[in-house]
Amino acid sequence: MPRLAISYCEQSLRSFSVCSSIRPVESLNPRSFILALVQCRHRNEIKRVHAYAITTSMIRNLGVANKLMYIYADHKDLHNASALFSRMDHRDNVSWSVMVGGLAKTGDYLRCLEIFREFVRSGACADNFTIPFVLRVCRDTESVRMGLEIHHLVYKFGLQSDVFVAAALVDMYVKCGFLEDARKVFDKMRTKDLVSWTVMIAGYAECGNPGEALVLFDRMQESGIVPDKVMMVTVAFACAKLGAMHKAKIVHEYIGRRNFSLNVILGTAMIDMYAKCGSVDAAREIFDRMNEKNVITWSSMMSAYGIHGHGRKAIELFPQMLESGIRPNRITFVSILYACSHAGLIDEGRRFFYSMWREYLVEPDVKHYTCMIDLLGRAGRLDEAIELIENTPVEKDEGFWGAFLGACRIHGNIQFAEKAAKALLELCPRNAGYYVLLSNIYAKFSRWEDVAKMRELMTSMRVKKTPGWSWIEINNEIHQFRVGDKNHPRSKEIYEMLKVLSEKLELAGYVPDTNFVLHDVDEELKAAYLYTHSEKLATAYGLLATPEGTTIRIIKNLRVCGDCHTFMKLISAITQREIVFRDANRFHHFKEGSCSCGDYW
DNA sequence: ATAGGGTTAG
Repeated sequence: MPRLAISYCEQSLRSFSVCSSIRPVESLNPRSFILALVQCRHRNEIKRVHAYAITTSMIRNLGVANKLMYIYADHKDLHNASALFSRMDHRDNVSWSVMVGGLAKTGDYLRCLEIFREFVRSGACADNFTIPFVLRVCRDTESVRMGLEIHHLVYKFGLQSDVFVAAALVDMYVKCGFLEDARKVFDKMRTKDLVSWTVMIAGYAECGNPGEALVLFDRMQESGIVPDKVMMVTVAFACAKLGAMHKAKIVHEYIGRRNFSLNVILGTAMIDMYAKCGSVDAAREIFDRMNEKNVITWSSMMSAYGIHGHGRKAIELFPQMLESGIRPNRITFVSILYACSHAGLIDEGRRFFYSMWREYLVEPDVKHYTCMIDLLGRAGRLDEAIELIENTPVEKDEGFWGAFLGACRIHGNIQFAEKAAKALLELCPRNAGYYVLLSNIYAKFSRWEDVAKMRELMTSMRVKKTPGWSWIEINNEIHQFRVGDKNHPRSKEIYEMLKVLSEKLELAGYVPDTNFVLHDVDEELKAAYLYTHSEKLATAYGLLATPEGTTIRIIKNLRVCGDCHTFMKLISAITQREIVFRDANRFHHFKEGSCSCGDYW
């Protein structure tokens, strides 16, 4: 042994006997080694124990070697874990599992799969540990093939009824976006457990069906399973997606009843939940009650203010965050620029944009540029926006051009609108939204031939408009509406209500803004079509089904239509109701005839 | 030796 190594070992021995619980040395056995390893806090300590295990030959004990590998991996020291693994002359399933799991956790997917393949090829039986570990490698659409292969292995080794294996399979399909396959595995599980419910519910919430997520959550509780904190984070996430304020309050109550402490993740999820359900004040209350806040917590709160149009409050948080020792990241700046943009705070936004890189070393990416285009565009500084476009060093994506197109639309600049729209249609010819936007712009200028051309183009490209949906939560039930919807049991009353309202509004001088109707039909028909927009149906139903004076909360999956926006402002005045409306972009608080967005969205 | 959780432009 080289001298250096010997002296290292001696040194290790000395310091080891001082710092570890193993003494006297005579009592050395695998168990005391494992105990010492569990207590290691730093990599150096692990190395010392490692060296000691070598000098005492304890390393030959499989239990000790495996534990050592596990501890290295746990400290993200895959280098030493691998070195140890490759030197082992005898390995069992634990050794392989630890290696596979460690590589998967640190994101070294290629090595992970390599080791796993070697393991299977050696003729060993995969078990309920190796499978969940290796499944971590499959977490996006591209890797689902690998996931399927592993799923076959699960059958081959007869592991399909193991709870851990099944839960990992459900999770794998969810993460790859194959919700139906996830559900199939989930439904086959005989013992279900909390984790598999959580991944399934999270899957629905993530993939655009938060309503189903909440249904599943109720069913889980009916089956007698008691939710834990992680589950409540997932449910809060689903409530946020759905904007279901009533459910949100139930979640909050439940968390209180169970005395769940507001850790940083649960607290942040609740901030986001309340903000997206329409109450920025409730979000702030949670924020103030949290002891531990990290950069995600602060960014969430800024974003909460942003979507509600309180740009200044978002900005106020920034120095407070710095003072508490938290550094901003990319997302913090997206949140704050978004807040500036939606509140018309041009100078402030510009200042953040220029300081983010210089002062905080956060390099602006395309999202930050998009916020700036949006900010300048909304403020009518199209020329400045155009200049920025020319000097944007990052690759422009659809969101970027989308923001610019929106700006052109607001200011009626048809030349640049066409330029932006063409870039968009080239970039994403399958997205119906951009055809519709350009079409709306043509409609605004009464260029009906071009409107028709767009419609033809959409037909020939086989793109369909994303159907608009609005929904409202009444008595813990979600009521959904589409344009012209007549499926609601109280449909008749809803249309009567709309008729009464429209007469009142027209008396007050309201003229339907038919620019927002795509079709080239005569004015009266266009107006009639406008009256059946989903957000108007939901508003009318809200007025019918809730007590006078209460706030109406409505959500739409797309952006609010301009005419509906005017409509709701007036409704808030003549009915003395507050309407909190969430569209795909932000919140609109309608009160006494005006909107918190300042008609600026 | 096992799994599940929060923020982001248009």
